[in-house]
Amino acid sequence: MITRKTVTSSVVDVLREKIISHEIEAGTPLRQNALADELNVSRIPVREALLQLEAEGLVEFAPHRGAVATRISVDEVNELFGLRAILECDIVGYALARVTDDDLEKSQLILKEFDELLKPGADMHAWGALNWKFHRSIYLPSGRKRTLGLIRQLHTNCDRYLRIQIQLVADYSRAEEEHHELLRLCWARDKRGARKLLKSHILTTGRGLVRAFKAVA
Amino acid sequence: MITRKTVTSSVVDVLREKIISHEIEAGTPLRQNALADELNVSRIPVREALLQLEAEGLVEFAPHRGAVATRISVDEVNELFGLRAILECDIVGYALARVTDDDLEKSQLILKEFDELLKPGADMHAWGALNWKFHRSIYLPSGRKRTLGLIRQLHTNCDRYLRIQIQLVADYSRAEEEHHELLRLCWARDKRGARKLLKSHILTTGRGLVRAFKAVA
DNA sequence: TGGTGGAATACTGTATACGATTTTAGTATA
DNA sequence: TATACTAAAATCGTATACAGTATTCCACCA
Repeated sequence: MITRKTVTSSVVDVLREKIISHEIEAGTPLRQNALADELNVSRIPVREALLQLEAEGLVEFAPHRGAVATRISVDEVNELFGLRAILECDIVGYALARVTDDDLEKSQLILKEFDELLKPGADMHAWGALNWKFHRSIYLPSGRKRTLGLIRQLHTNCDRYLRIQIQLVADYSRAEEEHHELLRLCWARDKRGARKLLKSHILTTGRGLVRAFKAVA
Repeated sequence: MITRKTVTSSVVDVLREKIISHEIEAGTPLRQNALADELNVSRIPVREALLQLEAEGLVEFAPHRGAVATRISVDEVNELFGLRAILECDIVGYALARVTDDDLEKSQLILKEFDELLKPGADMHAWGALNWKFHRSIYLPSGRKRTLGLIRQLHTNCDRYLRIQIQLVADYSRAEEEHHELLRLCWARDKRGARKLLKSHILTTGRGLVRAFKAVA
């Protein structure tokens, strides 16, 4: 199935990536004309893209003053990871009640991709996307679309700040190990264990990020 | 402080109200031209409004096929109220840790407005908005903006379905009593009690709605 | 010097216009 | 009759153009 891409959706992807990767720094005003010229499109798709990114929490609009890449506080980082912990622990319970072996095979394959990524010399650029892909694959069997949507948003927002911190192989490999452990618990349909691991998996990462944040400031 | 309203934001408000009130029924395709003519604006603000409503979960876009007012399933209603219970129970804990007497006075005033509303002959139209205003006032002291944003979205989505069910004075007055009780618990800074009440306050309503849904179908 | 008023500028918000895609209706053909 | 194809209509997506609002900068005055 071919998917027709509209210009707007391309612009959304480009801008999201630029913001998450900090090519566009937090606090930067996003001039519609400048972006339009840069991407060789008109201002309309740029505006629409900015609106979508506002919904994702990556930019903020002020009437007649345009959009700005959101600046986030330490408190908000805490909040984001707290929300992830709550929602992901909740959804994983529903997922385990319905998950099939086929589903788990798929998750397993994604972990294989991770292994590739962790080999020396690989760029960590794709890490966030792959991380989301794995978590998503675990939660998908729950069938809870709304929750999944919220979690997706939280992941994009978290990613943005993870990228400035995690350069340490230690962090990646810890996450990697925890992913394998999580999947094991899923095979065992161990709800309680999965929830417990997930909670610490998320909150530990969050705390690490907060520490890094405070160290800089 | 005067707030300048853009055309787009007005369109958002109008359309949201129409969808929540079921003047626009679920599943209805939303033709941009028709809406633009009806509201005497061009299609641009209509498109932008639809994008925002998509982010709120009230409409869905399909490329080159336009927007449709989302149709929701019983499962999704369950999910929405479940999410509300989780998130609102979480945030109320943080709120109680910081709430001042002044904050609580404000909430008290909102409950007064409720009393007015419940007098015979009042239109129940404003109920959903006021309900949100009260809940919001309770959570606001938490300072957790992100969580509050998510909860706000959930409320708009729930409202939409509450309106087709709650015509019974009994439901309103039960909610009203529970609001008073919740506020009492807040004055007492009783986190555990507040959480417990809130959970049943939300889930009971959700279950009632699901019953009504199933009765119709 | 410091502050006020007011054009000039830059940018956003909205309308109009055009091009692309999908849907619909009708016709021809098996 | 059913299906495949084609042309027309409807609708969406995007570019361009104009209008409205905020910001900047400079002259003017206390």
